Amino acid sequence: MPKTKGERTREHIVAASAPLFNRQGYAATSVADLVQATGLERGGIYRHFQGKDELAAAAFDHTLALYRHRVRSRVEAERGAAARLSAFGAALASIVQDPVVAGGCPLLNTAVETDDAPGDGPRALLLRARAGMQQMIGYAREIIEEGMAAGEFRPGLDAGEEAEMIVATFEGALMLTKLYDDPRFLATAADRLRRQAREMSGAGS
Amino acid sequence: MPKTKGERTREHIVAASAPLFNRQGYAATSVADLVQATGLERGGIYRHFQGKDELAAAAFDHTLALYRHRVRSRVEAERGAAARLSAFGAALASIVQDPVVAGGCPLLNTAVETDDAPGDGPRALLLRARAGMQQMIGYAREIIEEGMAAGEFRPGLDAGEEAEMIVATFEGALMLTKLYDDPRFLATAADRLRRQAREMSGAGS
Amino acid sequence: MPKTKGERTREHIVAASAPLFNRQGYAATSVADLVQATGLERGGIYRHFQGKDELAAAAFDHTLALYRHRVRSRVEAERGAAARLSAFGAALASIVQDPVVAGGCPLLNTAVETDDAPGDGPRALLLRARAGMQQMIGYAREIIEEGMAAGEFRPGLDAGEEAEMIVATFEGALMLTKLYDDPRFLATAADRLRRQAREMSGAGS
Amino acid sequence: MPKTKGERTREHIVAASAPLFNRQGYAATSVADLVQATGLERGGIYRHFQGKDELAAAAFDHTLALYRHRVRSRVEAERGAAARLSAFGAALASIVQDPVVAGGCPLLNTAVETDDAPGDGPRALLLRARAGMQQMIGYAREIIEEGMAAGEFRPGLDAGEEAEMIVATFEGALMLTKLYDDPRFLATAADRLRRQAREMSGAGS
DNA sequence: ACAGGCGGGACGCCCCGTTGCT
DNA sequence: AGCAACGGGGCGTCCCGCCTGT
Repeated sequence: MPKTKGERTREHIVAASAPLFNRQGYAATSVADLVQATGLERGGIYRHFQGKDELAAAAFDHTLALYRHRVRSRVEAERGAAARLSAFGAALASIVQDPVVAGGCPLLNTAVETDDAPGDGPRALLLRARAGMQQMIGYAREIIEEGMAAGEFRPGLDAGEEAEMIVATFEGALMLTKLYDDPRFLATAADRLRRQAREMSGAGS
Repeated sequence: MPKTKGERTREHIVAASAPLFNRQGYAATSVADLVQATGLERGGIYRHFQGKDELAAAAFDHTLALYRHRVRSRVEAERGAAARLSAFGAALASIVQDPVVAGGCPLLNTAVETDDAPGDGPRALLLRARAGMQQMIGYAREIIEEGMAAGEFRPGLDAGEEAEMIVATFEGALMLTKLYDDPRFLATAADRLRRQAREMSGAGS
Repeated sequence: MPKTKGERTREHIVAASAPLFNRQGYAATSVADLVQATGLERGGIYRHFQGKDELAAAAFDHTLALYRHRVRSRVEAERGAAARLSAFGAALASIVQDPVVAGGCPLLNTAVETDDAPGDGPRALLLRARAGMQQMIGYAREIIEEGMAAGEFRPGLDAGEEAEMIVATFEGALMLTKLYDDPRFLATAADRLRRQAREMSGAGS
Repeated sequence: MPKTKGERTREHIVAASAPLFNRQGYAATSVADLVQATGLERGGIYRHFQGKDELAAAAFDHTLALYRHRVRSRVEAERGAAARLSAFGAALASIVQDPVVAGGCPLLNTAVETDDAPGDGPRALLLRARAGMQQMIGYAREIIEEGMAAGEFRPGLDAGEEAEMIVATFEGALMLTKLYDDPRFLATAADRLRRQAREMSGAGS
């Protein structure tokens, strides 16, 4: 059963909107911008989405899905917890030089924009960002836990806390990288995670 | 020499505006919000500032100065590099529970909002954020370098890189703390910095 | 050879649409109006006409043909140029009180709507209105010329100019009649034409 | 007391809108057209007018006032009823070649568009057109009545009816002129009115 | 011939940042 | 310094004409 025309149009709108929302933020992206980016007119857009809120949520989901796929595919190409954890960091670092969607990490962008914003639209995005971040941290934790279960990582690590701090460091490094337009910060974070993964393995032997 | 009435009004406007800009962001704060927060009328505000851009810049400077003072005063109350570095982290962690200005770290907020925004106002804020971040990282680097010079920290540390990653982790942890409205992340980051400072001292001996 | 079902449906659509277009104008008549008036659905209409333009043209032709038949049949019932010219005026005057198609004279309506309108649809209607008006004026001119040829009207009349001014007066009177919703103006025009026809006959003798 | 900025802007909007409404009609003129014609944005226009209806009414009044001034000034330059009546016709004929506002006679255009249109906006325009037409016919009647009172025109004329038919003929001639883009019809109408005025004077002697 | 989906685009409300007047 | 007026422009609703699947 092929996709209907409407479904394809809807996906086109989402794909074209995602970079705008991710770069400029929810509030700063006007539906006039979306009109230009999609090639459709207002009526064409509003047929597929109830309003900017709904479209922003779909665009966020789209960006996050691509982002997640980037990370998962790189991690799953590796064997061994240390290699996988390194790949996790390398994948996060890659999204500035080789972005899945322009504008960097949607979790960072959305969290900072919506944490103090009023209204239903921002609130819905905040909840999505929470869930997405949960997955991201949880994925890192799983890698560490599997490494511990396999005896590759030394026992006694607080996998959850390690995962949280790894993600925090990468998000902060991404912020610095974008602030200075200098990829050095993300590269350093990735290097350090590689070293840390080695330490988590080797220190026990 | 006493301040003129005009100067005091200007400072009042800045102080009242700063939390709004820091919480809601530059674009999302309307001059109607500022009217309400200051108690003045539009004309009163525009007498002191050419426009929203100029006021936003002044508010950013104000917030950053308070923030810097918070960090410096806590660090300078301590003796010894490890204690000072721990105090640096504790100071950063304190700004959520005991904020200098509502809304968290102005560097994070401003960097994320303005990194992809067009226009002169956002651009001016971005430059200010870069300079402010430079100072923040530089301050951490100085603490580490002084610790190395004093023989308290082991030699061979890359003080600049350490400083960058410390700041990155705290900014990321601040983001998580705001995303989940849970201070745990910042507390963890502060704990780990304390441990790291100890390792930088003792590990060599 | 009987008409096919499709032909009869097409004629039904035209007949039902004609009053709408003639009353409301080309642009102001929506397809939804036509759906309601015909009892058919959108798809049913579009099977018989490529688009609104084509249907509007057919409706114009339909209205004009009925209009022309009204005039011709009344004129041809009379003998003598004066009587025929009077009948011509009376026929024009009759279309408000006893309309062939609701909305008055399609030539007036269409000419005024389309004379400054852009686009292919309006343009096509304008050309049709020109041709229809040509016939109308030409018909009046023929009556006068035949009266002159028969010696009933005095020689030397500029039949073309007379015809043009007669038609102009009736169209203007029709406009006034519709503006004020008062048939007086058309009645006056018809009276005067009757008198004028008498003068054209008798004044020369 | 000088005009305020707002008053001047309002007049600018009206002056720029009037030709659009007069040429294209009320319904066919979009506020996007008005945005382009005025150089203002939607918000700027809607500050000065409650809606398109109100602006259309103001534009109609503007066009009609210019039109009336054209006729009055030409008539009042003449002495004697015959000369004035001729000038009245010449003024009406002039508005195609030397238009006061593009699009021809607002009374004709408005009457034809609004006579069968639903809604409050068209209705308000219709009422304005009625009042304007009343004035136009009344003005012609006054010229004739003054000619009779002065003994210049033969007594016994039905001034009201003469005025109505004169105006009807000119409106019809204007329609033909625009339909064929040929000024001949209006020129003929003006010629004939000149001759008629002479007959009304001389016939009695 | 139907039914409804599709994309176009006009409209007007509302609030924004700014600029005169007092 | 107060206050209203100004022009900019975002947003969402509505309905339009058309097309597609059956």
